[in-house]
Amino acid sequence: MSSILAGLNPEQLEAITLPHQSALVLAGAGSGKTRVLTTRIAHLIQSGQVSPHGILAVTFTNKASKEMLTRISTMLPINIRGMWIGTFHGLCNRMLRSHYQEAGLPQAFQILDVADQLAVIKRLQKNLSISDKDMPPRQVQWFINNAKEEGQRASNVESHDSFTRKLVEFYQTYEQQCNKDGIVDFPELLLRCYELLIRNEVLCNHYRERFSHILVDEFQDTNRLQYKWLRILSNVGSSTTAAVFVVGDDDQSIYAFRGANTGNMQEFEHDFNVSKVIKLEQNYRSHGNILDAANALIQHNDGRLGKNLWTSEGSGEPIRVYNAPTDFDEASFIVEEIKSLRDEGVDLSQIALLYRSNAQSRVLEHSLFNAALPYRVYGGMRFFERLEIKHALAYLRLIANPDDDNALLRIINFPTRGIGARGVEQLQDEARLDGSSLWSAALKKSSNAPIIQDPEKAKRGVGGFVALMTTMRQACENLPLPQTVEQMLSLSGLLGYYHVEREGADRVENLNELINAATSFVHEADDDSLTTFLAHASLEAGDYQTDTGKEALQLMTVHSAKGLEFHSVFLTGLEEGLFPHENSRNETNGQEEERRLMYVAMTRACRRLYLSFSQSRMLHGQTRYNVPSRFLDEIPENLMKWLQSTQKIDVRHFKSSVDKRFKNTVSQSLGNTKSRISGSINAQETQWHIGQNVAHNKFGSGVIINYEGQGNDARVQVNFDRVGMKWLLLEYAKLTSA
DNA sequence: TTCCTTGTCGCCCGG
DNA sequence: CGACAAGGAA
Repeated sequence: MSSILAGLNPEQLEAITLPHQSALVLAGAGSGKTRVLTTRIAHLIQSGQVSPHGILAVTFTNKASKEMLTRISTMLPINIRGMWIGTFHGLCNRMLRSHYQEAGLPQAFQILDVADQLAVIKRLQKNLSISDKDMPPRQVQWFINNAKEEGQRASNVESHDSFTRKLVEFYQTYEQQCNKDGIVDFPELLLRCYELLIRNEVLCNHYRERFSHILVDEFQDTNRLQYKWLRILSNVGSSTTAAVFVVGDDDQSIYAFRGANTGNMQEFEHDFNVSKVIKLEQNYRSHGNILDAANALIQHNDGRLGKNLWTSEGSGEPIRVYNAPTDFDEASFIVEEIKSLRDEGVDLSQIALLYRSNAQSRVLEHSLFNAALPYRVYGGMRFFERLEIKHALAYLRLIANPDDDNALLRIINFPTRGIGARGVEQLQDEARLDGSSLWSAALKKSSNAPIIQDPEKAKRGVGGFVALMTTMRQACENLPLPQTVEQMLSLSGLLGYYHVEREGADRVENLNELINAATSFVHEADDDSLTTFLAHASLEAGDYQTDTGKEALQLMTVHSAKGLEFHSVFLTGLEEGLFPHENSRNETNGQEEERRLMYVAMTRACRRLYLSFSQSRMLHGQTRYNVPSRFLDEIPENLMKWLQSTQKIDVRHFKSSVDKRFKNTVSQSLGNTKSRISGSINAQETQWHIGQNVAHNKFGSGVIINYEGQGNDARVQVNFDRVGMKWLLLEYAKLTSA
């Protein structure tokens, strides 16, 4: 009678109704994994085995946890707000906020995203006079994060060579700096939380008693630290251990680069005394040919837990393969196919263009744009990572906590108010001397300064900055969050700055979108404080794209496609060096990880799958010639249908021996004048255009490479053979066509 | 101090 | 190719 259990297959049903014990569910792609997880939670609550209070469910992405919450709330009429469902990072943040004192953190501790973290590292290196040649900041970041994800503090890291010793030493210093500033990077959220549970037995027992059921999604993606966190929290081995229900697929493990360890699955079976592994192998997503191809591919991997997807549907269409001469041609081919799919009645939003790396999207976007096909690009630059948003957030952070040095450094001279590198340095010296924050130093400096009468001058310099922040804090006091954001945007001058800035319209739009983000945050969260909003901004880099839900093609990397499905999938750039990625050659089991990535990509398709590769491709600013991906050889020939190009060859795509200088400037001009198609200037009844050879009676001959302005103000940039670049006013320069 | 040009270096994935 | 830092000119 229980309606939530209707229509499940025997394996799904078994997993959902399993009694209070730890279990491992091997769930293949499209086998109803999320349904099993959410239905189990609903079933546990509905049958009275546990209250919503006693459940802890962990996912990897915000998207997945949102999905889980929505599905549960449609099954059960309960308040889902109090439930502990979220990402590892989100849940650890929640715990650390509740017990910040025990964790040794300030109440309003800030979370650093990757870019913030890199900035802190760079700043620290500068202070310590460490050259970024000796110690590349990115490598340092990688080192620190890796150590943390293994659960290691600086004192735990073994170092056998002098370079590692230097890294460890820096790790230590970095830690001290973070503690001093009250900031926490992503892996620190987990490590801090883990250490809190280890050290504080009372607290740990409190949570152990509370959570009798722990459920984990995408378990194959857990790293060592996450595994240890789960083990502590579940109190495995004791008489009161929680039932830990993990769902995963070793074939879809694609996050080894960030410490994911499939070994956790085998270890879990052992450590948690798993008596039975349930396999979900029936696929409800794809037609047979697609599954057969994916199965054939993944069989080339060793050490799999073993699983074979099958479907009760027919074999469907063959897999379409296309061999393109150039990346440009590959894109045009895709455009043509999309048009005919659209004519067949397939929704554009049901078509995905997948690629290995974000850089590949540009060529595709270009073709789609020219064909007037609407598309949406996922990933890449996220909302909260945008420069203008970062600036706005820095103002907010400084409102929340005046002593946030990192926030202060970001915006003390943005928009510019006459505080240069020199002035900042003075403040830093002052702060170091007093052992105070930069804000205190600024306050001290401005209070000693003479009072300036001129109101315009008073807005400048350190004094102006102090006055600004003081006004802003006063204005925002007791104001609801969205209004605080609004006040900050106008008072800070950010809106004004981008308003007059050329190409600033998008940024103004984004800044206004931040008010919307704050508004919806206030509606959704039960704690609507500024601090919580800031944490939210760091943890959820944000799919705050304005045109969500619009009928548009979906462009994304294979990684971000995990968990999704589409009617038709175009898997592009199947070339050696790109997919498998060349970096994977040097990584242990790199090729197997790439193959799993390929497997994930293929199994996104429900009905139609296109595989394409190109003989040449623009990469790193130069044309590269690649051979087809080895993965194509691993798919049985009888499942594939090789397509021929039906297009006329477009002369523009011929490689010509055009001067490189000229080619560069053409794309440059396109980039600078988005709305304009051609780059020509009409001045004094003479047509000048980019790329034109000209002569000047003093500078000699050259080529027009850029222009700006109109009428009397029209200027051209000319690259002269003898004297190089010059900007010239057309009215006076007396150029002649050569 | 600020803006603009030039040069260098990286270019894969998420919270 | 594009982001970003460094360096030079106003």
